[in-house]
Amino acid sequence: MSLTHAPAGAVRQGSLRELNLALVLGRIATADRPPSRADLATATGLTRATVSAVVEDLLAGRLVSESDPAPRSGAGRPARGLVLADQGPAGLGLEVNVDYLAVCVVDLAGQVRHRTVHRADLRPVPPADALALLVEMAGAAREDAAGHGLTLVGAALAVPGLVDDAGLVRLAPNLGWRDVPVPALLAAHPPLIEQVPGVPALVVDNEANLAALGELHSQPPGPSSFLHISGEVGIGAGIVLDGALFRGVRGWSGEIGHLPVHPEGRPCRCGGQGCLEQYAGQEAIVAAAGLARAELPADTATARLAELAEAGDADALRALHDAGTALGVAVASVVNLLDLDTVVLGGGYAALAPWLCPPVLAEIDARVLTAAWSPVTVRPSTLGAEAAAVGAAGSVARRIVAQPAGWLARSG
Amino acid sequence: MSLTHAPAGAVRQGSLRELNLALVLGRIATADRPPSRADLATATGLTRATVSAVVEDLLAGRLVSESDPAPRSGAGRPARGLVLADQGPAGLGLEVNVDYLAVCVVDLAGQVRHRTVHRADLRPVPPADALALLVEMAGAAREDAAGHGLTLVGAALAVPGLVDDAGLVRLAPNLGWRDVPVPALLAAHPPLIEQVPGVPALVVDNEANLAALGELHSQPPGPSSFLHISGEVGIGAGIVLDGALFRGVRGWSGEIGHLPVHPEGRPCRCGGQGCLEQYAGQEAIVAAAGLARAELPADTATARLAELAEAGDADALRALHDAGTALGVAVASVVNLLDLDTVVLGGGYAALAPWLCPPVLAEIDARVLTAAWSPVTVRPSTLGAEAAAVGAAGSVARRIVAQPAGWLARSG
DNA sequence: GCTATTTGTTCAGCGATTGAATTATTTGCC
DNA sequence: GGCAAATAATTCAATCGCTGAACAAATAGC
Repeated sequence: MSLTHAPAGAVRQGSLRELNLALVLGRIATADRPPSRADLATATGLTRATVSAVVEDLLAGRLVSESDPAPRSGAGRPARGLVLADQGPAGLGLEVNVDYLAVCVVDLAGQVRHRTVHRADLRPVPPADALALLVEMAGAAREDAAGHGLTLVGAALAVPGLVDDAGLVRLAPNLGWRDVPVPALLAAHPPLIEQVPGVPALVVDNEANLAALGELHSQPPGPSSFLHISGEVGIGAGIVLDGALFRGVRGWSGEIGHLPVHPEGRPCRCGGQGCLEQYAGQEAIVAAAGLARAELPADTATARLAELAEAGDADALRALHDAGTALGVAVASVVNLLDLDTVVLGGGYAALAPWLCPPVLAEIDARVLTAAWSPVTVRPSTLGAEAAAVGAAGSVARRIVAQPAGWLARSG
Repeated sequence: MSLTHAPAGAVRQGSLRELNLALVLGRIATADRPPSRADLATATGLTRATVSAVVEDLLAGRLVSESDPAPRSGAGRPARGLVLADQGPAGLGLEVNVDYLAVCVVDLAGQVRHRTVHRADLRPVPPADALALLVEMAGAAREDAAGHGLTLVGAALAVPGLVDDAGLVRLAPNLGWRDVPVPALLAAHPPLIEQVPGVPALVVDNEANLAALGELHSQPPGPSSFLHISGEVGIGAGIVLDGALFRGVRGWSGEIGHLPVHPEGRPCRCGGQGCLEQYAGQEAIVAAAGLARAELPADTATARLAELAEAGDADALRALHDAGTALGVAVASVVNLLDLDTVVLGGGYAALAPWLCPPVLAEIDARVLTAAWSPVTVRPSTLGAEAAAVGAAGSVARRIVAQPAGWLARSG
C-alpha cells in the first residue's frame, strides 16, 4: 500500500533509462499543451538526442502518440506534439459504499472512459455477495474498455473503512464489515486484469484516500498539498503532501471524524467524547435540522438538506452553520499542524459547500496563527459522487505513468 | 528550505554515480557495524566492482575511512570495515532562544564535536547584537573544529518562531522578534563556512523543526515517522514523516500550540480560543501549580516543577496532570490524523515526561480509533537541552551524507 | 602445507547519454 | 519562385559508469 516514487534502492545501469522514461512521460502527462521533443529536452534538461530515443521507446510501447502539430508561430520545421495514448493501459476503479457499488475505467490521460453505478443498500448484503456483484460489473467494464483498445493493468477498490497492508478490511462501521479478507474473496473469481510488473493487481484502500487521489489528478491540476474531506455518515480525510498521499505508519491516517472538537462533549461510538463526527456527520446534521432519519434514504439526505437550505429553512441553515463551525475547529487544527493552504470538501459535503464554507473559513481565520500571511482556500470537490472509484482507477493509471518501464517490458 | 532527497530532475550520465555515492555512503552511515565492501554490495544490490569504485571515490574525498577489521568468524580474507570519517566536513549549529545562545559542531557520524552555551536573557537584546554574539561564539567553534581536522560546510540557525523561505524571521513572540532579516544581518560578518555545492551556507528554521531532526538522527536510530513536541513557553511540534521533516506549504507546520483543545475556552494571544498553549504551556503549568511567575527565571521553571512533583506536591501534580490531559487531546488529534506511532516529548517537556506521559496515553487510548490495533509510544527526547542546536548542526552534516557529490567535486 | 572460503581488484564488454554534425521542413524576404 | 534563416528531429562516434567473470589476496581449519 505504500507508494514510493523515488528510486531509493540501487541505481543500476538500466535504471537510468527507466528513470528517464518516467521523467519524460510524466512531463508529457502534466504539460498543458502537447509538447514537442525539443520542448521536453529543455524542460527536463536532457539532450534532444536522449529525448528522441526515449520518446521512440514510448511510441513503440503505445504509451504516447503524436498529435496534430502544436500551433506555433514563427519559422522553422514544425514540431510534432506528443500526447498520452488514448489506447493501451488503463486502470480499473471499484467502490463499495453504503448505498451503491461503482465501477469505472480511467485511461492514462486521466479520462473516465467507462462508468457504472449500481444503487442499492449494501448493509444487509454479505461482503462476498457484494464483491461478486462488483466483479460482474467489472467484467462488463472490461469488455467495454477492450472495445476502446484499453487493457486493464490493475485494480483499486475503495471501501469506507480501515484497511491494512494486506488488503484486509479491518473495520467498515457504516457498512457493517469487520475483518473481511477482500483479496482472498476476489481471488475466487477469474482475473480481469493483465499483470504488469510494478503494478499491483489489486489495491484496497480507504475511500477518503482514493477520493483525495482523484482530486489530486483531476483536471485542471490543483495544488500538490491539500486536505480532502469526505463527509458521509462518517468523516474521513485524505492528506496529500507534495503530490503524494500520506497514509501514515499503518495506512490509517485521515481519521478526522474522530478529532475531538468538544473534549467533554457527546460520547462517540469510537469510545471517545466530542468527536467531530458527532457534530458534523451526516446523521448529526440531519438530526439537528429536525429531519427524521428513518424517512430519508441515506443517499438523499444531503440533497434534501441542500434543498431546504436553498429554500431558506431556518432549522437547516442553523444545523449547517453549527456543523460548519465544528468542521472549522477540526480543520483549523489540521492547518495549524500541517500548514496546508487548500481544503477540499468532498463526498456529501460537496453539495453542502455553499453553507459549510463560511463558518469553516471563519474558524480558520480566528484560530490559525498564520492565516494573516497565508490565506486558506476552502472549496468543494470537482469530482462527482463516485469520486473514490474515479480516484481508484486513476491511481492505477497513474502508476503506469510513474513507472512505464514495467509496461514496456511486457509489450516488447 | 525544502529538502528533496529524491532526484526528480533529469537523470544524466553522471547522476548515476552521484546517486550511488549517496546510496553507499548512506548505508555506511546507518549501519550498526562498520560494513565491508562486500556487505555493501549485498545490501545495496550493486556489484562488488561498482562498490569498490564508489568506495575509492569516498576514501579519496576523505568522507569515509577504513577501520580496524570487523570481527568476523570463519575463513576467508578478512574484511576491511568502512566508517564515516571523523575528519572532513562538519555542520555548524546555531540557536537563539529566550534564555540562552548555543553553538555546536557535529561531524558526519552525528557526533557533537564542539558545544558552547551562553546563558542570558535575550529578550532585551536587539537581534543584531544577539546574532553578533552568536557569530563570535561560532568563530571560536570554527577554530576548535579546525584543530580536529573539521571543515564547516554550512550552518543552520534555530529560532523559536515562524521563518519564511528566505530566512526572514516573521515572528518570534517569546523572543520579541518581528520581521528580522537574519541572512542580511549575518552577511555583515566575515563568513565562517566553506561553500560546498549542494549545501546552503545558512538555513534558518524553527527550533521545533530542527529539534525533531536532531531526534531523527540521534543514536540509536528510532522510527522514521514521529511527532516531536517542544514544550517551552510556546509549544511547537516537528513532524517527521518517512524520514523527512514535513514543513508544510510555507514552512509553518507544527503549530500544535494553537490546536483548540477547549474551543470555547480561554482566549489566546493568537486570537483564537482554548488553544493548547493556554493549558499546557510553561506559563499555564506554572500558574496552575501556584508558583508566581516573577520569582522564577524561565530556565528554572521546569526544573522547579519537576522537583515539586518529585516531592509529591499536590498542586504541582494536579497541574501536570491537567496539562498532560490537554496535551493528550491535541496529540490524539494528531495521531488520528496522521497515524503516527511515536510521540517524543522534547524541550521543557522532557524533564516533565514522567508526569505528562500517563495522562497523554490515557487520552490517546480513549480517543484514537486505531489505538486498539496499534499502540502509540510516548517518550521523552534523548537529546539534552540544546536539542535544536544539535539538530541544526546535524541537518547540515546530514546533507553531505545525502549528497556527497558536491563535497567530492570540491576537494578533487 | 594444502584446501576451502571470503574479500577485493582488474578488465573487457556493453548500455545509455552526450555533443556535434546532419537532415528535414517551414516562414519570411527579395 | 528562389534563397536565407530558423527550428525540429535524427545520426554517429566518443565517453562514462555499471556488469560479470576471472584473478589475486589473505585467513581458518585440517
